Amino acid sequence: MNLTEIQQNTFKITTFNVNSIRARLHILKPWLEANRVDVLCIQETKVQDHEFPVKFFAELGYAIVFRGQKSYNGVAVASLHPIEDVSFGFDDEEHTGDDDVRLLHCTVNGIKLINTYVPQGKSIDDPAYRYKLRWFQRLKALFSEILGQNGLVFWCGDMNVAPEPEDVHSPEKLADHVCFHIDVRNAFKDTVAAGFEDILRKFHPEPGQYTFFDYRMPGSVTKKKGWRIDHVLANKHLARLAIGAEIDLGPRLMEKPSDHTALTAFFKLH
DNA sequence: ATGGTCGACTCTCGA
Repeated sequence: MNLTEIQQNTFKITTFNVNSIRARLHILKPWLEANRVDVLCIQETKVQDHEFPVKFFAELGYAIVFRGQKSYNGVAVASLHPIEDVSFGFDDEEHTGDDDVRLLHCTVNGIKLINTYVPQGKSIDDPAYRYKLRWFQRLKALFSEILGQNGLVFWCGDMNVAPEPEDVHSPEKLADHVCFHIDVRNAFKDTVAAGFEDILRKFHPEPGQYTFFDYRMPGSVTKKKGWRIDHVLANKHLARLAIGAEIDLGPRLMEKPSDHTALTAFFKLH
């Protein structure tokens, strides 16, 4: 199937960690005009709600929901279709305000969408890493409720986990990194096993499918020193309708780039 | 070799 065929009559959902939404409008504008994806899931908006660029999305024809805070974290979903049943964070006993700016749950066109910015974890001996591992268990509990139903479920975002050795540029060197350590890989995979399929891997089994290139590594993109830490996943009912997935390096190559790329899943809904 | 560069916001943190 060629790209033109894929782009016609398909439902497109993209995940993109912007690393400050206000600093990326020069990227989002041409990208949304060119791609017109149905849903854009955004992480690291780094903006308080009263300062969120609502008008920017309205002018592009997108509905928008969001929750953020100053400097850190923040999630948003933009959509060409109405966004329904919006909620933030976990509804569990461990609930904190931090969850609310990391997890956005909503429904678009009958598809349940979960957009997550998973805690990074700092270092494997830091309490933040334990918190990260716990976060995946809490997600699993959330999914056990949702996935018991018969509908379409999509989970995407910056998971801060490269699940397999082929998902990082230097697996031996990165064994103790919080985004590749064996415990976090297992925690992520355990949550995925609750009932999700990795849509990028379904169509791209080859190595080197990186979604993130560190600013601090000079020439990381051209040297292919990346990580696959952003993911698009679907439950079995929705995965059956998937027809492709693509990483767009464009946003990583533009002036004042984000350190993440835009990752899109394509579906033929009917 | 244990760096490097961003963004927000304060002189530092988080990634």
